[in-house]
Amino acid sequence: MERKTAMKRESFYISTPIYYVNGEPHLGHAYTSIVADVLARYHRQSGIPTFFMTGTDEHGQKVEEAARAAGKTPKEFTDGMAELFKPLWKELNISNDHFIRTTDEDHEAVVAEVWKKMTDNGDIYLGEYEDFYCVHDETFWKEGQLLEGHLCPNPWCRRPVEKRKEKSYFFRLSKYQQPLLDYYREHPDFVLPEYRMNEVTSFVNGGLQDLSISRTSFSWGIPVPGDAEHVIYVWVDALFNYVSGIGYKSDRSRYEKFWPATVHLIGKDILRFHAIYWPAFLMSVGLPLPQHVYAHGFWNIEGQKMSKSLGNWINPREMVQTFGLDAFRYYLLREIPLGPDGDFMRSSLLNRINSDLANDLGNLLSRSVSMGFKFVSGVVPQPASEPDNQVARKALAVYAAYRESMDDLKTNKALSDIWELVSYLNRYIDEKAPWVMARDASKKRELEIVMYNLLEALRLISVMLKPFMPDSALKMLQQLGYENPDCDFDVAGRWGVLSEGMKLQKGSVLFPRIDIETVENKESAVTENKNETANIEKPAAPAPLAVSAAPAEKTLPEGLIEYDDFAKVQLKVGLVLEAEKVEGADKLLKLKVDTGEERTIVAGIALHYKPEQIVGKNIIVVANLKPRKLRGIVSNGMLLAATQKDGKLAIVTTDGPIEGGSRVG
RNA sequence: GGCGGAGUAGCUCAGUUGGUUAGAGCAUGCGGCUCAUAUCCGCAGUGUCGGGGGUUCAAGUCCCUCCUCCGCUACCA
Repeated sequence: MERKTAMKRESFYISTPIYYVNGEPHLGHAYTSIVADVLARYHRQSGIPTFFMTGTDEHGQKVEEAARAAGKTPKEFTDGMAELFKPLWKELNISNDHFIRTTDEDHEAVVAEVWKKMTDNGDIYLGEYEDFYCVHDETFWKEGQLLEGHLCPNPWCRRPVEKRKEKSYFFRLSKYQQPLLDYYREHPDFVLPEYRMNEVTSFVNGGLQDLSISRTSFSWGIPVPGDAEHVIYVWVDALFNYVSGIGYKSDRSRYEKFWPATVHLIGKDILRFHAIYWPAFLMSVGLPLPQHVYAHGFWNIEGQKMSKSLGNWINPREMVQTFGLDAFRYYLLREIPLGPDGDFMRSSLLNRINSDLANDLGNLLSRSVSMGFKFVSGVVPQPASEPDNQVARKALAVYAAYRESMDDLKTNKALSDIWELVSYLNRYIDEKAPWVMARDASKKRELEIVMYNLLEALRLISVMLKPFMPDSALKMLQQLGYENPDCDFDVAGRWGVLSEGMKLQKGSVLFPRIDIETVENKESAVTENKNETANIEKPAAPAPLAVSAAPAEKTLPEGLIEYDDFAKVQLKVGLVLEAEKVEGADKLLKLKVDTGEERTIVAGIALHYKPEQIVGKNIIVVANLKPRKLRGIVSNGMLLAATQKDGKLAIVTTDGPIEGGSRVG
């Protein structure tokens, strides 16, 4: 973000996405909320009116189904789920000013109202959405996806489907293609980081189609005004939380103060909704657009994607119990910049805690306070008469860098700025060797000044750390003798705030060093607790323990796979019965193939084979590949072909005739 | 296939508009201090800055090409 932008901020409104309540909160949710919290706390400390909102997204078919499965009404179900998120945010010290639920009455009223506005502006029209329903699979398919004879394209089903023409309301998204592109050009920092802006622009450049924004297949949602058959598409519903939640209808003065939002913090997976649909909706309703949409990355776990099936789920609550809240918050913000993906590694977490927090910062505080008691009677000594000294200059330079980093939302840079001062102070102590001065009465005054510099610099560090580690920062300030500290930057962002005579306090170790044994003991304690605390509400799969210390037992040389992996691929011989060019596509042939059963395959070989050249040939088909729609036609499998360096292509076939459907492998 | 990004010390990365012996943190080795959470400080390194070619007095930094990885996207499957 440009420095200029940052300087202009008169208010700061930051949002997280509202989290969909079909699952338990995990590391990803916690990360977004913690980042938003840090930024919100920072801006409050800067004296800027701040509003920080998070909440839950509670409508939609999945919730309706999950509720039914749990034997509850949707409302009962979502009430329970919302109560799962709120206490976690408390535990993580999330300082949101409001928690919105899309089932809130005034939210629903806002959505109905904006729907009407979009209708009045001619941006919503009733159209038809032709669907084919497979009763067995309970799935809707589009015409182009079906197999010949209107059969379900699921290879394990292939039953006849029913035609279901559904009426649906559409939003004229196509109309906003150019306005969006214009807006992006005028506001190149609308989407952050920059490379995400490029992605969005190129997507919109590729053309936008009108968006189906109502459903009749389920009822758990906000009804379309004037047409109770339909409920409003969840994303229309969900996105407007950002204005309803600050009082678009219920609290106009708050709304006026904070809208447009400063930044919507989101995960990269929902960028399209926030960077394309959302601004188009707002343009249609005639509301100003948010200043920034910031898409952050995902956390991998020990190099692998986080997934339930891998069992590497990270439960934030367990992290907090094992390592402490502030250490956890610190790690998430320090380890990676806000934007790219990160890797959550146990070893790097322990490393950060032991090196940065325990050895560098914790020990610095500890040795400083201890010297305070030994050498200057446990009170803040008199500062130097001339405040211009190297420590003050260094501290203020770091402070300035920190402010700039934070204003630019570079949280990890801000933390490394702070640590520059931390290690500077450790060096300062070594150079000055206060324990030597203490033996020499003539050095008394010099010793006092060194001690003052140390304590005051530590105070400034605490103030800078407060958005990241609110509890630890306060503990630090307490030990430094600063009772009832004022941390607002206009008061605290200066040199010389600690005053002579303030009484230091001995405190407990701020960040204990962690050794592996301790961690393992704690972890087993957490596991035992879990039986008591878990399953308050929902049928969640038992969450696996923290991060597994032991990676896979055996690792294969790079690039090799197990036989089992290969065996998943089902190869069959296919006899090509018919072939024709796909209309409107240069490279695609549509093949009808006998692989024991008849199936349609779309292959990108039209530049190399004419339809008649391939009919009657045996091909090798990957038979259990997930069906995929190409140019409106569902392809059930893929044929094998070899490509030469220069692009020449030849299909793989059998040596002599063999029955279609024969297994290959 | 198209567009974009990345490939720098064992690991994670920083390197602004091309300009002195290429940096930080962690890990490793040696030395020092004792106020401190066996913590801290100092020193030592190792790098053909992905490969090749080019522009320039001068390139990690610009241009071309190739390789590998990642993101988005598509008439890849």
